[in-house]
Amino acid sequence: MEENRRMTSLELAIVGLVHVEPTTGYDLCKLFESTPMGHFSSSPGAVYPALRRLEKRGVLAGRVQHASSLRPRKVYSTTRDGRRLLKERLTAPVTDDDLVWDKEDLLLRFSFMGYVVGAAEIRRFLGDLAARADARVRELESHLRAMKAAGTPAGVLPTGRLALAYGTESYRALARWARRALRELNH
Amino acid sequence: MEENRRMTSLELAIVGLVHVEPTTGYDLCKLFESTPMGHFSSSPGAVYPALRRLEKRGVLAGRVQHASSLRPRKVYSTTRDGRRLLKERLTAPVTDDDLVWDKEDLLLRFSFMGYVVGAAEIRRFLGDLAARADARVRELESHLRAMKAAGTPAGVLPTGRLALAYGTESYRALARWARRALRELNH
DNA sequence: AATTTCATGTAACCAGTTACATGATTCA
DNA sequence: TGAATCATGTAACTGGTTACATGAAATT
Repeated sequence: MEENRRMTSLELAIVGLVHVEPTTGYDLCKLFESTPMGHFSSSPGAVYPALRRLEKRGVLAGRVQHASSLRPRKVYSTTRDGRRLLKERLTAPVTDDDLVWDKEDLLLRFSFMGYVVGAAEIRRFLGDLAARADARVRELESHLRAMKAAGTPAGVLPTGRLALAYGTESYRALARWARRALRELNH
Repeated sequence: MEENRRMTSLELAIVGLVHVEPTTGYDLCKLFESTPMGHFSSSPGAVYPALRRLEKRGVLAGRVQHASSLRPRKVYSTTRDGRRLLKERLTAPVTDDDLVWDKEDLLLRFSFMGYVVGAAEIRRFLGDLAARADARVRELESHLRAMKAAGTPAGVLPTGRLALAYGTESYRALARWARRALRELNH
């Protein structure tokens, strides 16, 4: 009965944002629906329960402001454990599984790194990411070749192959971006 | 109490694959774990219940082969209703929401189009997609400008901004791919 | 006076994940 | 003979979605 469940993307987004600046559930919701960060979430129905979970696990601590007032706000901030957990999560190695199943999670991790880890760590992350993306491109290219060799039945347009070509392109774009980001961080 | 729940991505993937060629749950599972199509799914625990749902809704029909044998296979194929539903789903307009929240779903739809709809429909889809991707690029660029203007606190590396730049790039890549695919379909 | 915004939540539902169960058949 | 593969499933858990509830404060 270990309490080491991996944070969901939504939880990571929340912890990251709260770490950058202590916030309330309401403000998180607003932020999610008004910025591209909203990619990871939605609506009170997900955010408030997540905040509670994180508080219960000791990752966040909420303190009520204006308790006496009729409209109290609960401002969350990260605990020491929470900050440790966040750092751990951000510096976890880039795995192929992440790249294939959780690309967005990788980008989310990266987006918080500036506030949490040093430049060396960030460069390592980008380098790994680029290398793995290259490998993924090669993998998909071999699938593509197999598909081309197999051909499509007469009268069927090759949209399946083109969709796969998009996948390949998207990893190429990821690798390109990672290298450009590396250069930019090196000035 | 209408029975018009939108198919999930997994259900769409299954219906599409079964439409291309009648298949069993087991073969779908194998296919999902051995090809990039596996991006949409996983494991028996999701596939078999999905097959049952789709059969109950009249989208697929399963017939048992080797019923007398000790190892029967249940081969699913699409019903007429299923094929209509599939076509409807594939030709639904490309919305901004799809682009932002369900890019993979769009690509999945596209990948089956070759077997289901005509060239004109496919071209329209790609044209719409490219146009909307362009719009999304402009939108994210304006967020990027805002972020650059706001700047990052001293000592904080601009990973947030770089992550957003990746988002922008990925939509640019999508638009580029859509136009290239269009050209290719036009010979 | 009416509407919108602030602010926090709950409850039902639903689909995917993980892990397990079953047992025949083929292969080493 | 023992392991891997064929083939189909179930059950518990979990987290997100949708929709609703509440009510004060600010805006129009």
